[in-house]
Amino acid sequence: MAKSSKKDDIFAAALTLFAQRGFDATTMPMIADSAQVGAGTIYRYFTNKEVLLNELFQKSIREFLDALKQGFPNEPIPVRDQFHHIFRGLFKFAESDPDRLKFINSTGNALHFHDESKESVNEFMGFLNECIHKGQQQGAILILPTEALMNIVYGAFIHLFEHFNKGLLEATPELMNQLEECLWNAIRVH
Amino acid sequence: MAKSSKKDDIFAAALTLFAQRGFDATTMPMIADSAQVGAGTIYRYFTNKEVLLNELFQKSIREFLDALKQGFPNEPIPVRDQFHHIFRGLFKFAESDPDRLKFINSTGNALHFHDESKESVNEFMGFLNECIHKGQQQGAILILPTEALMNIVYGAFIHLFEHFNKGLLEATPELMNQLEECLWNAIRVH
Amino acid sequence: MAKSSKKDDIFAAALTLFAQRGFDATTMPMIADSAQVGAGTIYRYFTNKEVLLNELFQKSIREFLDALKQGFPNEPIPVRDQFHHIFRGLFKFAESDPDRLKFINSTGNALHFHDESKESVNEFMGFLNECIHKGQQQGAILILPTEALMNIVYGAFIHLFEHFNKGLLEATPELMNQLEECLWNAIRVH
Amino acid sequence: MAKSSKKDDIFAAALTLFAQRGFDATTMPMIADSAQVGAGTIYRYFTNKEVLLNELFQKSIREFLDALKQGFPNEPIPVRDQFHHIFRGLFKFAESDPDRLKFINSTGNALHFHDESKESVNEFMGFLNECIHKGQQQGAILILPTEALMNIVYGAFIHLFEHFNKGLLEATPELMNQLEECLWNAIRVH
DNA sequence: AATGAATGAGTCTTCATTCAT
DNA sequence: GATGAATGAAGACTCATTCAT
Repeated sequence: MAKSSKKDDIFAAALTLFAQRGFDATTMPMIADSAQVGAGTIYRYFTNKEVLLNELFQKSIREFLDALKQGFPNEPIPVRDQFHHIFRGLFKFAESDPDRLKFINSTGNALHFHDESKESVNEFMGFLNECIHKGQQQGAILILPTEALMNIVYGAFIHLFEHFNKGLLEATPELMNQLEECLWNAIRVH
Repeated sequence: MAKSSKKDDIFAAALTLFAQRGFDATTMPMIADSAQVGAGTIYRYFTNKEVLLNELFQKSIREFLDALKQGFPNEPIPVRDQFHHIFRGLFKFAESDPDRLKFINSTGNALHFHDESKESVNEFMGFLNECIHKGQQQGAILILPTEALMNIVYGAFIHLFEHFNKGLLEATPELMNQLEECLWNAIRVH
Repeated sequence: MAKSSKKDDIFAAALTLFAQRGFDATTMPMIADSAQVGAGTIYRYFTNKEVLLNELFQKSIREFLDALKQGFPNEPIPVRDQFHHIFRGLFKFAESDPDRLKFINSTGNALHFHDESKESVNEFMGFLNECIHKGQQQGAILILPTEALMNIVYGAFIHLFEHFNKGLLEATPELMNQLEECLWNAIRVH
Repeated sequence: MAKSSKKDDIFAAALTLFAQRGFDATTMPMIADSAQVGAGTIYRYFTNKEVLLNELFQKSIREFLDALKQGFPNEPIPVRDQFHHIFRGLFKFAESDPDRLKFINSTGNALHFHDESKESVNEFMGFLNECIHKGQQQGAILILPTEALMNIVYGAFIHLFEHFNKGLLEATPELMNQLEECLWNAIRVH
């Protein structure tokens, strides 16, 4: 039904290629081929390659943030449950399209980021920081710089998922429960 | 005395540029300029750009491993002390040259890795896995796949250090102690 | 109408330059300028410079062979008349585009020949050998290795034509008749 | 005894490489390696690569001419005997070092020739022309432009010898006699 | 709107030549 | 005199971008 628009095709193709090859090693013709459009067509939707990267990044991280906020309880719930919610949210998003997570976390892209992309990173990180901050206020999470705690959880998660994604380890429900507990133990008050 | 050889100058220049710009966005003239050598000189020491990347990577990760093993007690010591040793080793190495750690963990490079480089990654990860495995045998570390635990610690550390490196947070001795405790809590038996 | 295609323009420019300067002394920008196309355009039609050389060579020698076979009588005619036919064919081809003959006989190219090009040389020489062989069977041509006789005629012709081409001698009809007779005398039975 | 001087070593190495690879495809380091001297040493004897080429060419063609004139009877002998002398001289020279003949006749070199080299070619060709001219005066050789006849003989010979040199045909004494006769028939008065 | 042939600026890499030892 | 490490100018080739169709 939903006829995929050319623009979406380009987004999808670019996402996969940027994730797997990086920005510089991905050529516009590659994207065009993969998206089944002419090379010139990309320029009807994006001013240039860098703009494509930035729009794609902002879209992706926005979707990431939406996915995390999705069904996030506004009402106060135990911090541990919030953490559960976020951890599963991260995982569900990562599973839904591993390339999207990989793309978002590709360090090589930062060189080409416009201010707006940097801002969207801040917004994303701000959300995670805020969650941690609330947990701290409730006395459940250690009183350490929120960004430090956030990077522990996020950094650990990214590396873990990359490992799963390579097929080196299977993300069974049981293992996921255990890993969630590990990360919770890292930041909770003992 | 310590006449820095051209090859070392090239290594140093390439390390910084690869770390900060990535492989593809770094041009050979950039490296030559930064190393204060002619562009052609690089090719006296390295067959091509990719070989330079791989030699640099293998050298860097070998130094990393050496730094971690450096003074690593052969005799059985409490696992917690081993963990302390490794965590401090990671940090000391990272501090000694932040670009070196960033370069080693640049995801974008993998596309250009030769088998030998992949092997050196395995060797490095193997060491960390082994440490975790010993801790498990002593009953101090959770019985989960060692690679999962390793990625938690390593991934968290990398992201943490990157944050420090950006100057967003200061790595005070006290904070480092606390973060070390966090990561230990993530993997220890409770 | 006869819109000369870019590929043909490139072929024509490369032919002249390769003939007059040789493969190595001809740069791709030279070819591009001469063909009035962008340097990158050449690569849309030819994988690289060597492929351009080989395609051009095979095309040229095929045209040469076609020119010689053109109107070549299938029915048995006197060997002397066959010789006449070939000699004039050589000359007509050479005259039609002196660079083409020079290019075909540039010794320097052989270093860069692919197997297919070597094969096309064999095919061409095979035709000339066959002609000589038939003449031998009819008792008109000396019983010597055909390749030796062929090299006499062909080598003499190439040097002769090169001399004409330099403008050092004019190829009058009368002279051509006489030279044809000379070469015939070289290989005929006396 | 005759300690080969560096200069001679360089000449010898360059001769082989220029003959087999051509001027442009031969690098100075190649020549240096082959001559077992340092790359810089070449420049002590030759201003640059082109000068090396020209000096080598002039030396080679002078040797060629000397070889042909060597023992050439000043006194009037039958033209046929003169022809025999020259034909054998060509062959002996070619056999003594096939690369030398190949080098002399490499068409690709002409692009880099200085006037002096062109002059030495003229001198060489002049000698052959003169021989033919004398034969014409004696009524033994056809009255055609001497350069045409010369190119027939010389061009045929070069191609023949190249064929021998490739090992495609063996230059037996008998065959040589026959080929000499062929070429003589090409230019003699019948 | 869509295409893809064409472009040329920019990259990697080679190699003639220099010069400090 | 001899060397070979060092240089940088020049060439092959790629690819982001344009534009005629």
